[in-house]
Amino acid sequence: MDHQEKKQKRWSLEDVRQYLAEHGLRASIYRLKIFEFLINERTHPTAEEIYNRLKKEMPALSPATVYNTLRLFLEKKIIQLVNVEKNEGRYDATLSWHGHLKCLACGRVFDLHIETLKLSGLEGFEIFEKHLNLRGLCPECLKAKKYDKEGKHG
Amino acid sequence: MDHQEKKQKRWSLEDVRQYLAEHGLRASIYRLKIFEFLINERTHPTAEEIYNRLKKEMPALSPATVYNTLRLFLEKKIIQLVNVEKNEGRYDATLSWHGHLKCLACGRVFDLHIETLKLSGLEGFEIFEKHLNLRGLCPECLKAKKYDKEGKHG
DNA sequence: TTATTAATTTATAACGATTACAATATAATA
DNA sequence: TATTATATTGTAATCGTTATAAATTAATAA
Repeated sequence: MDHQEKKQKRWSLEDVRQYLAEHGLRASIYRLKIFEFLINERTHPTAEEIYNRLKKEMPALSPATVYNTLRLFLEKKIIQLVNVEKNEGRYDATLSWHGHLKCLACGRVFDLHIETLKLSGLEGFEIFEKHLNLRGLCPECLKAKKYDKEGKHG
Repeated sequence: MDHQEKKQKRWSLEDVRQYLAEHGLRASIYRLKIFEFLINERTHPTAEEIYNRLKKEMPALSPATVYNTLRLFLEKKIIQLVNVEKNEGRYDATLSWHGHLKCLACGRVFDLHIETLKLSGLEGFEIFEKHLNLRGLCPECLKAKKYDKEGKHG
């Protein structure tokens, strides 16, 4: 089984409620739903994608709330920013060490298992975050020849 | 000697002119100077930093030219985008495989030597670009205690 | 050299993602 | 229930960047 397809336990809203509480956050319905979407769907959505998805079931939701909530989650360090495309913030609630690969044809962002990473020359530095971002084509799009490599640079 | 201090050959303007020509680019003075700045100074500057630096010797330079030229260099794949901070494009004319570390106190971006990187689960994917971005503190700022770790998230 | 054409640069407007702000609504506490 | 704090909203503002059209400069042809 490919790691991308690996099943992870699905979080219930109650799980999310507890997790937010543990991090000192009150669990409003928007916070619950936004975090639940991130942790269960794992599609690394943009703020806009989260907004479009959640307003279907909660029409009163405002884009500002999505942005505010994501910023709050980042500050509390319960989600991470995925910076694999310029001017396109994506968000990931899985904090374990892994990389990201964006398919330049379909736009999807895949999780990536990192076997080993060895750096040198970092004596005296302190590291808070490590991000490994790849860009290329997923097998589907590669087969469908959906992309012209000589096209625009992201 | 630390890798950050390693000396690289300095490019003359004539070197740059030839390099641009090899990549099908006419060598205007702005293109020469922008590329020369990137390749010789290796500070991974933003467009604004390039503009501020070069307008000192070339007062007619416009920000639009800097943006246009950087975009052109990216399209021709003679520079790479360094995406270590959201909403802050930085540029690097060194294309050999290396990582970047941004010091969150002084804002400088350091080059990083990568000994090994082993990934798995990429069967069927095609990879165009790999980016390794770290965030933390450089030795100088660490010693000077210039940063409050509980501060804002980038 | 001059005329013509193409490429580059400029100033400015427009853009898209995000943040700031002030007003309103909701929730917690007294 | 009254009071206070927190969360959410709609909208304006901001920031980095891109688009556009005019002006400048360079290359080529006459």
